[in-house]
Amino acid sequence: MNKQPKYRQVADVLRREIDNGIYAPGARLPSENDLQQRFDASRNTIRNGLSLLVSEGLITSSQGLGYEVKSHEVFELNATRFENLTFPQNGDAYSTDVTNAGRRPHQTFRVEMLPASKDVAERLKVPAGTKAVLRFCHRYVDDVPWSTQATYYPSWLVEASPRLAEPGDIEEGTTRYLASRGIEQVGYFDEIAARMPTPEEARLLEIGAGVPVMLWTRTGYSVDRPIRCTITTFRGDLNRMNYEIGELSARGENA
Amino acid sequence: MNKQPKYRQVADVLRREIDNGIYAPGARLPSENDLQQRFDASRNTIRNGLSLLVSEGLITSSQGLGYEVKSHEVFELNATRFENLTFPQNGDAYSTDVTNAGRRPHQTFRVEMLPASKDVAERLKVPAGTKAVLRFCHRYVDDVPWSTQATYYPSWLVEASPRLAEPGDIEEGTTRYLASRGIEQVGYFDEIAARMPTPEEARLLEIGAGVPVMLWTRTGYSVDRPIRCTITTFRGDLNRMNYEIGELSARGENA
DNA sequence: TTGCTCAGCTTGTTGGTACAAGCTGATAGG
DNA sequence: CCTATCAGCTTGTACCAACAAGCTGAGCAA
Repeated sequence: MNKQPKYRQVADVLRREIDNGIYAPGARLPSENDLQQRFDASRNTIRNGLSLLVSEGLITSSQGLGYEVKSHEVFELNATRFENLTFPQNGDAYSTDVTNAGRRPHQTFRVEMLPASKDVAERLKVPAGTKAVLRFCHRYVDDVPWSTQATYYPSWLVEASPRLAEPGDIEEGTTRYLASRGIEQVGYFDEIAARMPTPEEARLLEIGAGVPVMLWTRTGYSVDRPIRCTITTFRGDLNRMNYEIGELSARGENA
Repeated sequence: MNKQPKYRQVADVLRREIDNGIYAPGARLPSENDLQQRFDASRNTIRNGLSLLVSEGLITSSQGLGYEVKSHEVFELNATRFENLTFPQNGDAYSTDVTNAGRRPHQTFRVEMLPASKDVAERLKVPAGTKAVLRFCHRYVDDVPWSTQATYYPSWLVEASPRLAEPGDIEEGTTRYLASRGIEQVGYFDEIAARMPTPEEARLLEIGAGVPVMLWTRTGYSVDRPIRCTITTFRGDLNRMNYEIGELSARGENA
């Protein structure tokens, strides 16, 4: 006898019905009250089952509205083209990609100087606590928060390239600006991790329960040392990262 | 007045105490009963707060034992070196990496033939439902489930390379075997996504609540068409993926 | 010493109640 | 006609109670 707790049975039944399309993406689930009668269970038990599905990222709940099946459209982000080594364009790639997808980009921007955290200092190969310039970007697509991007530059680099520390945008892109100052990025090292959002991240990206974030850390190198460290935080449900390696003429292009 | 619900206050206080090291990784939290008295709240309210932290991936709970602060050691997986185009080694890379990290690798393996799912068929550029060979690998590190890897080969390729469909291991590695049959992988396209595990994935990887999975889809290409599609599923809390792009002689190597 | 049982701790499950808070559509009032 | 209010739906928060199930160590028995 495979006796599962009642709240798990509730979750299993509803999950299967969602998978089978009985409740399509965007559709509303029956109310807790209805489900109580259907499954002959208390409201707490039903809520336990539903909260399981919420934490799986399958449904969302909103007070006064009910439970809704999530629909997932993902945004493809090309990490190798995002910042082409031969044609650096930096932040522009985001606006271009989003516009090409028929969506409306929007971003806020700020610059500050602060001591580098341990993680950042390690990657920039400077002592922990050393001052670094942070250029921070909060990005939206169609007014939905999409990602945050924090780029740190070591102080030795800022002395040689003062515009990095100025609050304004850098028209030609930072990578190109640095190249014009004789500092060329010749390679980068990417790290990708996934975890549940901190409350701070959940707030900035307006993430509900059951949605992980992806952390994309890119450390850029000149010929002799690291010159920047960019940490991008995405909503995991709305983004997918792509890398193109080697010869891919056989792939063609999607739409 | 910033009035937060009591269960959130509980979670916030405990989260801060965990961040500050008052409860170190691996340490046990006070019991629900103790916390009831400390916060003057009912057991359900305490449980709500704790379950928030569980779904954030900060702590785990086990019946009879209590709540424990999670410790996170991550395993670095080098995606560019994992399968070097010039020195293909395929599955061996995993065993080598794990052994080098001083851990003990272990894997189970199976081969089957089945109709390709829509996602796989799209990537292999064959009609959906076409037969494909699946080589499936379930990997452990120190007897802890670590990842599952499913590689699909299109049937036209299997006809030219029959050993792909045989259940046994391919000693020299599949990429090298294919090269010996005149089919060379000259490039690949990687897609990385993160989401909460399905119950099936949670079972295979023994994932508790609050831990996302990373999905790594690698499509390999010969000069004129896709030759394979590998879908790897990781525990998000134990793995980090790395890409090395361009010239990185300045990076050196960690330890 | 060794091995077993069990009391007493822990969290897990399920039931109940009550009120707060958010949303929507009907309806009364201008 | 337009607008404001409110009844009646939804989920959110908070409490209580009881028993099930898993783990550990004390202490008894061989």
